[in-house]
Amino acid sequence: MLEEIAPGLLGRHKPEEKKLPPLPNAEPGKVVTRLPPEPSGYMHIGHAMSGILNYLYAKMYDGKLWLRFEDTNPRKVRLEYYESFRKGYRWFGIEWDYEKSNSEDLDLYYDYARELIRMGLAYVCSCNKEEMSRGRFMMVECAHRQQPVELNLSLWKEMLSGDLEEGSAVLRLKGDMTSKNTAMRDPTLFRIIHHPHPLVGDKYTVWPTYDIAAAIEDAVCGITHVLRSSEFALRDELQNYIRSLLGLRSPVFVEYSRFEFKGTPLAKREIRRLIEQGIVSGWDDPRLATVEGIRRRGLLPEAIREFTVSQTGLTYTKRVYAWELLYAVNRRMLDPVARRYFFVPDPILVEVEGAPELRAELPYHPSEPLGKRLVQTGSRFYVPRKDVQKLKEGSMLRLKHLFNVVLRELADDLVRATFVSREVVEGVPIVQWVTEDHVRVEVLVPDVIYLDDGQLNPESLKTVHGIGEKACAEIKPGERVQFERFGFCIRDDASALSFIFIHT
RNA sequence: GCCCCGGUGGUGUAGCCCGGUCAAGCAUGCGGGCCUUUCGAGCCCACGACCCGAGUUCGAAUCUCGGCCGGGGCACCA
Repeated sequence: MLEEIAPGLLGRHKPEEKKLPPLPNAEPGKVVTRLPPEPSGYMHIGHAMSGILNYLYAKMYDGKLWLRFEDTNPRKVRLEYYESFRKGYRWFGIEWDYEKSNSEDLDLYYDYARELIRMGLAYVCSCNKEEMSRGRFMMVECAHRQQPVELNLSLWKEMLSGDLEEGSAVLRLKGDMTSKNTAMRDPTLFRIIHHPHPLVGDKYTVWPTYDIAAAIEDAVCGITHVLRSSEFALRDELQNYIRSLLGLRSPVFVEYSRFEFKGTPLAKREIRRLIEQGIVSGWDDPRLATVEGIRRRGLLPEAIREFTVSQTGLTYTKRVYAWELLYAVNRRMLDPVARRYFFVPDPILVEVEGAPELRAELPYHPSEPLGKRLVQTGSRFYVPRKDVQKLKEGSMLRLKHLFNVVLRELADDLVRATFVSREVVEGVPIVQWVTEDHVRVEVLVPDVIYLDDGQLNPESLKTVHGIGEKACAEIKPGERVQFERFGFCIRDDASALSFIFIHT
């Protein structure tokens, strides 16, 4: 997979695993980690980086990796997202050993629930939401907590029957209503949801909450190390407690802070809003940090991997990454494999008097053996207007790989020049050029969506129109190239010659 | 409001657990130079940080306390 996308890169950038700090209590061959996506939205770079960490640690310790869909809220989960995550993980070169969905295990959860009720550790509560949250806030138990086991068992049965309305009853854990950790204050374990699930349909109406499902699954899957972001920190105590009641083993938790990329939203709701408002085109908009977005944007999965390992610590501080840090890694990987092409933005015609007609051989790369193309030249060339505007009449200019000319006449639409010499003359500015045999090219230039002050960036997506040498037409969709003196770009669309600017 | 957790150059990190070897390493960025038939790459040089205060100590980025700032949590979401 990776070899296909970025041939030759793997060998050169192997040491990534070595740079990860050691995992606590990790025994080689016995480590089991997991990818726990909720299939309720498109995968983004945060899922990816977390997945990379889990994958690399499993690999580093010669362990195993689970892909486990946390799909216990049928109202949020949608079928298309399962595959979106599988595809996304694969794109990053993450291979997992086992796969399951929590929704497969409802009967198992029910068994454990009955067990908890029997032991007098859980009760059916029919308080409404406000009462429950008030009770939690005030640290007071409600009357249902004192119900006898027999009653709880029959109420639980009633819940499972499917006859109860949503919100009328939940199963709660007897935790500690006076705990400082609010998650411990008799949390809800199961609730009633009358909504079809994309995988199991209408079979179940009683669904576990995150904590009970994760507590059981992490144990059942034999997870030894949970690497996750810190918003779950308060759940550790709860999940461990549940497992201790059930006689299950708990994993080691390694938590790190959440992060974001500067000026780029990651939250599902926010992205959805931007799409609805027409500010971005969709989930694959190149300005977004969704997997589809960064793929279109031309960022290499290998670069994200290396970035994750090298620029990411297991820190607790909130991080705001500058995109430049990622670009630097990406550029380093792209530079040796990206062919160079001539693209002239905002072109101006140059007529060169006395120009020799040449069949020029232009190398696709200044130092790597990436081949060359032949270009037949005459006396008419197009060069970037901006480069010519910097010059005065009488100054010299070199058409890269061809010859030097001297500018005679600078008009708005035409530059008249005269051929001077073939050999390189030091100090003469060099520009890229295209002949009359060229193709129209447009380049989308993405930038951050939000400015530093939080306002929308009015120039978050610019379009640069220009012309490219004929060979540009052969660039395959998804291929990354460098337009010389312009920047690295990726061919976006199969039908038009449309590119997306990656970085300089 | 309450409860957790953090604060190292512009940015991301290493170091902090086990105080000295840290007048703080790396990457990126910015500035300058070299090289290069790209404003890319490469090479070299330079710039730039331990949130504040008190305490412990011969000695604190590292330990303690207080403050300030930031993040997270307080769901029948995950």
